Amino acid sequence: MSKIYVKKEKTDKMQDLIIKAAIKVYAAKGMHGIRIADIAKEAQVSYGLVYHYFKNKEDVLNAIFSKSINIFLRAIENASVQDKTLKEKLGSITTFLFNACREFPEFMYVIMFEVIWTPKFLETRNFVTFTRAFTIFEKILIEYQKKGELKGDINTTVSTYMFFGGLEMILTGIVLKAIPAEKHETFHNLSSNFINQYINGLTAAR
Amino acid sequence: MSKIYVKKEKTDKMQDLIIKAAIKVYAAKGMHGIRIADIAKEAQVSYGLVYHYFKNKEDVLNAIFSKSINIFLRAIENASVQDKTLKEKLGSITTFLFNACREFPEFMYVIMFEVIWTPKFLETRNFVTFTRAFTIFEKILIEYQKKGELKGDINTTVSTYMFFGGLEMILTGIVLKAIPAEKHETFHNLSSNFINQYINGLTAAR
DNA sequence: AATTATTTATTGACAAATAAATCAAAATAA
DNA sequence: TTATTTTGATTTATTTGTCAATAAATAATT
Repeated sequence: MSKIYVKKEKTDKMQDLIIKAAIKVYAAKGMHGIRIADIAKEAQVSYGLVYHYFKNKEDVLNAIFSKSINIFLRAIENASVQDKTLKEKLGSITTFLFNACREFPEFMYVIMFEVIWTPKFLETRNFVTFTRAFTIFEKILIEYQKKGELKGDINTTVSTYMFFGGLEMILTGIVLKAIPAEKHETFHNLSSNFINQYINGLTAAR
Repeated sequence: MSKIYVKKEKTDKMQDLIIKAAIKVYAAKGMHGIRIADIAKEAQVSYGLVYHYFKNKEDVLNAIFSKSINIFLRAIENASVQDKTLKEKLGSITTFLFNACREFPEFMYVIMFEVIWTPKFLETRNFVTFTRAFTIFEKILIEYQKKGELKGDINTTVSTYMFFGGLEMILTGIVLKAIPAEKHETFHNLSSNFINQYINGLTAAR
């Protein structure tokens, strides 16, 4: 292991530490209220150190965005490869996001509330990365539509937006405790309720 | 017309002027970037005048929120009274929001991106007002579920969140031009695609 | 109806507050 | 010994909120 490699590893580690803290602050105060001082405090690190690892505040925000998107993308890409049936594919995406929501609520909060549709975010190249998730998802639908498993008159774009929009709103409701879901069982139920309603609106009656 | 009434009318007019400008700025810069100086400029009014009509910045933001929510609520409450069938009710809510999106994009932008789920917003009593929309909607579903028009195993809470989440995401896509919808016809199609998929996922097969 | 007084609206410069970014010095690691 | 990391006080920048001065509108007085 070269010195340069070790150094990079250390740098990555610190950046990750700071980003994680930043995400917590972000979740608590939102895009508008986030302050470098808070991030430093949350990370138990001095104010100046944040500027050692990031050029400026903008740079920290971008890092938050990138990290969030990548996790999100990977889940969808995996699902599109591994599973066989449509229900399996959509089910595994749903399950992944439901679980993430339970295990890393602050993290999901940032993705859902802030990353997806903030104007700041949309300005950047990141938007392209994000819409990739939509495109991957829509491709799955189109594929199964060709196979005749979806009604022919389904507008796959509308369906794609309905999937992510609906899912986002439910997860949001859970994170905010507007939808009660403490128990593991409840979680599982909500997840399957969602996927059932979504699918049965898509698949042709037999 | 009493003097006091005229004065109030003038005050209301100015407040509305400023709020409208604030909404434009909000749509352009988001919650984080909004500045009193920008609002004053957009309203073509001096900096200090904003403070004559509003106590502080907070007060301006709250006014934006209230105005947005009320329009939103009225649409849903109206639909729940006027229309007969489930499809009619859901259809008129959908149509209203689609039209609003076309006619007052900045306004809808604020509702969709900022008002609904920003932490600032959630702290306030406004959240109660907003979830009222969800409750009214869910009552419609429950009513028709009792009549036997919905499958018995439908979770109406999940369905409610799916409705608003899906709709929000599609409208967002349109506003951001990720979904192309210049023509009136396209708009109408998207709207009916949405409602069809949503309903057919809800109603029992006959 | 004209004049004066009083209230209200409007302005923009300025002070106060807040937060970002810098930087020289200290601590630590190589 | 040298390079890198870490610190936090200081500086710089930005933005809120205040305020005294002016303009306009309304009311009172002659």
